[in-house]
Amino acid sequence: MRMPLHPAKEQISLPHVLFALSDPTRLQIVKGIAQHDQVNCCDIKLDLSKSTASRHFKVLREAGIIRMEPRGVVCLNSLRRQELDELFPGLLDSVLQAVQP
Amino acid sequence: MRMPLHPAKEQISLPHVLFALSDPTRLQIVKGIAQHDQVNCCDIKLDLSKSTASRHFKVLREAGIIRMEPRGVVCLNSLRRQELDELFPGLLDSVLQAVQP
DNA sequence: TGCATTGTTCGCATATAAGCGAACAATTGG
DNA sequence: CCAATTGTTCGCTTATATGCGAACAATGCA
Repeated sequence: MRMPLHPAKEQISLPHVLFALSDPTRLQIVKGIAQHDQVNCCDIKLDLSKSTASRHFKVLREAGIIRMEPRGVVCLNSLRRQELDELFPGLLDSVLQAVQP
Repeated sequence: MRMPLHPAKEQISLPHVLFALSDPTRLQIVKGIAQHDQVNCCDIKLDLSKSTASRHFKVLREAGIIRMEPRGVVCLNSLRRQELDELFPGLLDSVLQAVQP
C-alpha cells in the first residue's frame, strides 16, 4: 500500500464534502466506517469492481471525509470526525442519521 | 410562469439533496433564500446566463430543497424547511451554518 | 525467494453535469 | 392588443463522473 494523500483541514471544502456524500455507494461506505470504525476496504461489501470501489474510497479521502492508514497489506479507514465537526458542526451526524439503515 | 413540478416529500432522497447542495452556486442560492425568504430568482445575483441560473433552480427544486410559487411574472422561492427537517433532521441547518458568509 | 492478498492506476467507454444563446411561454401594464 | 419582463426549454459544446478489466506496487507468509 502506498501512502495515500489527505487534504489538510483548511483545504476541506463544503461543496466537495457534500459531493462526496451525494453518492449512495459512498454513503454506504461512510456508514460502514462510522459503525465499525477502523475497517479495511474489503470489509464493506459493494457490488462493484475493486477498481471502482477504490475510486469511491479515493473520492471520500480527497474530500477529507475519511482517513486511510496503511496497515500491512490492508488499510484501515476511519472518519475524520473531529475535523469535520469543527469545520461543519452537525453535518456528518445529520447525514449519518439520515442514511437509510 | 408555468407551474413547476415539486417532488412529494416521500420522493426526496438524501443523495439527491446532497448532490444539489454540492455546487457553490446552488449553495449561494439556498443561502440567499434562507436569509430573505420568499425571493424571486433574479433577486439573487449570479454571474451566469439566465438559462444556467434557471437550471440551478431546477436542480434545487427537483431535489426537494426549494419551493417555487408563480406570482404573476415572477416566482417566489422558499425553502422546504419543515419537510427537510423531518426527513433529515439538522442537515439543512448544518449546511446553512457551514456556508461561508 | 516466490506467491497470494490488497489496493492503486491506466485506458477506455458511456453517462451526466454545466455552460451558453436563441426561441418560446406566461403574465403585467400601457 | 402589444410590448416588456421573467423564467423555461432546446440544441449544442465541453468537462467531469462512473463503470470495467488489465497491469502494477507493496506487504506478509510459506
